[in-house]
Formats: sequence, C-alpha cells, structure tokens
Amino acid sequence: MYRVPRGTMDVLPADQPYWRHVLETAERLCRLYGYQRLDTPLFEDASLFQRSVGAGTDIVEKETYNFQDRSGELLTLRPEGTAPVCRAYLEHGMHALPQPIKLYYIAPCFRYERPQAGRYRQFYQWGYEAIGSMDPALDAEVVEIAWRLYQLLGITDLVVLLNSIGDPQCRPAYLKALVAYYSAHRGSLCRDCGVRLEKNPLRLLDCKEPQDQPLIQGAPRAVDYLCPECRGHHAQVEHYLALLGVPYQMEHRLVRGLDYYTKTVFEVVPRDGGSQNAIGAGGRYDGLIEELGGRPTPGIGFAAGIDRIILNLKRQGLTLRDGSRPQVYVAYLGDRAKDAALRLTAELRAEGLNTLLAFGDRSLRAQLRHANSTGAPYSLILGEDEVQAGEALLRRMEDGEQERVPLTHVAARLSQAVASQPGP
RNA sequence: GUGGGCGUAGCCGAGGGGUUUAAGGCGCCAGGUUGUGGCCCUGGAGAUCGAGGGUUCGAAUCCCUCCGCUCACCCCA
Repeated sequence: MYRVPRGTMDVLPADQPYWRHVLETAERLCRLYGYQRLDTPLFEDASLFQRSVGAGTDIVEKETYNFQDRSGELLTLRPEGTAPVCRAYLEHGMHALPQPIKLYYIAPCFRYERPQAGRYRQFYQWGYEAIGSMDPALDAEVVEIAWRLYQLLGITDLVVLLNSIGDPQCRPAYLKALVAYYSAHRGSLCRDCGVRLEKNPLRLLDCKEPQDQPLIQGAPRAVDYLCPECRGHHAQVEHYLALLGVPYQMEHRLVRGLDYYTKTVFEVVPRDGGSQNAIGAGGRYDGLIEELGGRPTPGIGFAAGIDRIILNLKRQGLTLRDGSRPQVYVAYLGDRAKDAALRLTAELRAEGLNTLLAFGDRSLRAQLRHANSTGAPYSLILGEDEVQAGEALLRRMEDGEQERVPLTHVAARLSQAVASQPGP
C-alpha cells in the first residue's frame, strides 16, 4: 500500500480547523502591521540558497532537495523563506518603493532530515520580512508581532529569547575569543563539540551535553564583543521592546544556523522545553540583499513553524472542531423521487443553501442515519407520494417535526428556516 | 548519518509456542419500524497478525534480515 513519503503528511479534514485557526490569525496580524503577501515558487535556482543560507551550513550541505530539470538547470526546493523573498525584492526592483517593504508568506519548505516530533521533511512556515530599514524600532516591532501571534493563538508559557550576534565588523573578534576559550578546554569537550569547534564555533553554545554546560556558562558572550554600532543598536532594541511591553529574556547561548544573520536574533520557545522547541525564530540580515547582488540593504524577519505551533496547541489541550455542516440533507425513495431530488438539490444550491444529497438508493432509515451524522439541521424527504403531490417533506432533525412543502416553495421555506437556526 | 522504542481489521487494542476458526471496543453496513435519524438490541463485512527467511510436529507468539512508524542525537521552524 502507498503511504505518504517519509517526513510528509496529509492534513486531514479533522486537522483543518487547526490550520485555519493559525493561518487566519497570522494573516490578521499581517494586515494589522502592514505586511503584504508574497508567493514565490516552490523551487529556486540552487545557488540562491548556497549564497544566502550558506554553502557550509547543514541546511544547504546535506538537507536540500536538489534536482536538475530537463534543461540541466540545478534547482532546489526551498528550505526556508527569507532568501526567496529577498530574491523577489531585487528582481522586482522593490528598492524603488517606499521603505521598508513589508512582505509575508505562507509556504511549504523542504529539508531532508530524519523526521521526529515537530520536524518534517515538508513543513510549513509563516514568515514575514521587513526590508529596507535598520531602525531598531523595527526589530522591536518584528519581535512584537511574533509575540502577539502566540498570544492571539492562545499558546501560553512561551518565552522570547533574544541575543545579538554582531555583524561582520565585530563577530570575528568574538569568534576568536570563543575559539580560544574552548580550545583551552578541548580535552573535556563532548565529541560533537570537538567537531563544532572546528566547523561552527557558535554552535558550541547550544550543546545539550550536561558535561559541557559549565563551559557554556563561562564562555565569552557575544554582547560583550559588539562593536559600538551593534551595541547601540542592541540597546535600542531592548529599549523599544520594553516600551512596547514585549517580555523577553536575553539568551547569550542563542545563535542561529543560517549564515545571513546579523545583530538581532531571537527565538520563541515553550517554557517547558521539549526537543524541537523553537516554534518561531527570526533575526536581522543586513548583508543578505547585498550578498544576492543588490545595493547594501538591511532587512529583518521572522518565521514560525506552523506544524510546531499546531503541535503545541494540541499538547496544550486545545480542541477545535470543524463547524461546517450541510444546512439540509436530501433523502429520496425510488427512481422518480431520485430525479426530483437531484433537481431539487440543484435548485437549493442555486439559492446558496449548503445541500447534501443521498446517494446509493439506500433505505430511508439509512439515509436519515447519514443525515443525522452530518449534523444537518434539516432533511428533505422525497418519496413517491410526495413527488406525486408535487411536495416534499421538510423534517427538522432536532425534534422530528415535519411539514409538507410544495416543491416550488421548498427553497424559500428552507432559507427562512435556516435563517432562524443558530449559526454553524 | 547515529542510537532507543514499537509494528495484530479504517482507528484503539487483548493474546507472548498448540482448542485462536486471532478477543473486545469505536467506526462502517444491514435488520429490529410496508417510507423516518440520535438511545437501545440483533446480525454482518472487514486481518495473508509489517515483509521475507529460519527454528519447530506446530509460529501472531522464538531467532535473523529487511521495511515502516516513532522518540532522541546531529541540525533546525
């Protein structure tokens, strides 16, 4: 039997209310803060992600879905959303529009990884990007939106973690200090950290091995190595966050896995931890547009993992049910009645009534049982007698009350009856 | 890529070498009402017990291999 490919999922009707809840909330926020939707292709030129995310990062090095099309073009299924947005910004000359440009997307992303709780090979991100301003107040607003999202969704016990990782001016000095510090303790490091020290020193800071925790505590902090500009920026971000009343926690171990981040980085995580814990993350990327061939242009953005948000909503015990149900169910008995039922159903739908027609020539008992399970407040019953008389039986499911209605008046009568019903 | 746990009908789930012809519940179908739902009752369909191989007189049950799912590591949303 066929199954979904590893790490992918079907979003079944029963889950759709969760998705709707999250997406509607996200889009409401985007309108509130002036972001406009941008849809980009599922795949991009492979080199776009190598240039932006970083050729040496795990995401690009071993997690991308790459393929060649028939012309030999090297393409990559997007592993994240920021680079495509920046590409579109450049491609469509958005620098000529009033800055900052505010764009958002809701997009499936692809990374070839071993799946686990809250991690899929095809996952969905809601992200927003503000390009063209380096105002620290914008950083604060971007964090605020993230915070508001989770509040509106009703996810509790979250914390915003904030850090600044500097820029190309000051980060080298910090990295040097970090490497020097860890090199002195090389012997006591866990195996992974030995590799990190060589390959990606920033990662040393979020090692989970208990043995390495004391080292992390004593490690140099990025904020202590910021250049005057970055330090000033960071102070302003904190100032504006306080002003906006967005609670946050400085987290000196917070680093990001993508090469393009500068200055402000932040994550939203559940307080009680969990493994794949970040349910949203973002940061500033002031060098990215230039790296992609544009003029030096600052930018900042955030992306939320929709799957992870829904996972948390469910863990928290939020239950959402699909409230949609037909307004009327049409049952029939016999071939002549079936003809009339099809005609009537079409007519009801033309009137805008959500109508479900019975199929399969089953017993009336079976049809009404089905009607009951759909939650339709009314059923219409068409038998030989009714068709003969040019009528239909309108049954109110709640109490079984029935009335005979001329076929020509059924739509009007139902519209009236439905209007008096409580909404779905 | 590495390590742990788990695979019995659509779903949940008993059974851990032989009366198992593989429980039970949910769901599905039908009947109990010559054309009337929910509750209740009765019946039915649906499983090559993840796949392949091995041990044995006998395997869902023991062993091996593979596959899948899952959790964790790496990494990340």
